[in-house]
Amino acid sequence: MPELPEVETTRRGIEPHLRGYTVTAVKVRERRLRWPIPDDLEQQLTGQIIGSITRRGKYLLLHAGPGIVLLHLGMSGSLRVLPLDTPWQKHDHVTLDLSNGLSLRLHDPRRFGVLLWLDAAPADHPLLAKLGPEPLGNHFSGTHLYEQSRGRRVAVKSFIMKGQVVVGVGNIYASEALFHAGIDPRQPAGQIELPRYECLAAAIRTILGAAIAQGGTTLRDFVNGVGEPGYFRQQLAVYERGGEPCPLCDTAIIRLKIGQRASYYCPQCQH
DNA sequence: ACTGGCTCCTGAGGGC
DNA sequence: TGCCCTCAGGAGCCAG
Repeated sequence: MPELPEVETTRRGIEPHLRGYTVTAVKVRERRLRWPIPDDLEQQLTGQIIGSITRRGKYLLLHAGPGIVLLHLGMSGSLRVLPLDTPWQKHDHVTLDLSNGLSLRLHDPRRFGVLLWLDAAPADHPLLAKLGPEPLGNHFSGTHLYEQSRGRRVAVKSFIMKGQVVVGVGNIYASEALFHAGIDPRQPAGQIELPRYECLAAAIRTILGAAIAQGGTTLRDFVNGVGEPGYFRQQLAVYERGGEPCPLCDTAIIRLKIGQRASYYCPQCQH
């Protein structure tokens, strides 16, 4: 479900309610996520003070005393700050009770999410070590995309969705960014030249930034840390608009599968 | 080293 | 109403 804007929206929503407070209890109802929640989570985390909450790609890192809670929301996960002792809902899996009378709850129907306890440097963790640059940071550029793509035949849409290339670009924003850059999502990544990658990098930054400013995109069930949806959906130009007119030229938007994922583009505007 | 395909899981929606 | 199919904001893992 969530891509970078939704994860960042969640981070911003929950941090003020967590930072500086102590974890008074850890309650786990379901350990079977993508990988099992570690057996010692309760012991490690209880009594720790939450420090900052940071984000790396689509991962959230809750800094808690000597360790870090590593979270990923998968396709259907969400985090909510709730009053203490709010009844469990279906697919609520974990609750962290806090010293301020609130609790943080993880909800994830499909259970593709991740919750791990890290006690070493997070940059060394296998899930984080090979990630590419942050799209809104200083190390991401058209040059980076150009250099990474030389010799590669994979479709450019699949290419920009790879976390080793650039983090945080998921299925919605990949289609949107390619539309704004005027690039056909099926183009082999290695055949695109530098000026077009400069344009694409700029489009990725613009789209992700605008989506964050709108609190992310809610298609079905995304809510931020305090239960509100995101409002970027109405600004999506092509995603889930197969058959509708292109906002630039009125040509019907095409839907097709690229790398098993639904993709949308305008055959007139994107080449 | 790259590539495409499969996989985990639940729920919603459409066709018959 | 029920059954079967497809599809869904991710991404690790595996052969070839």
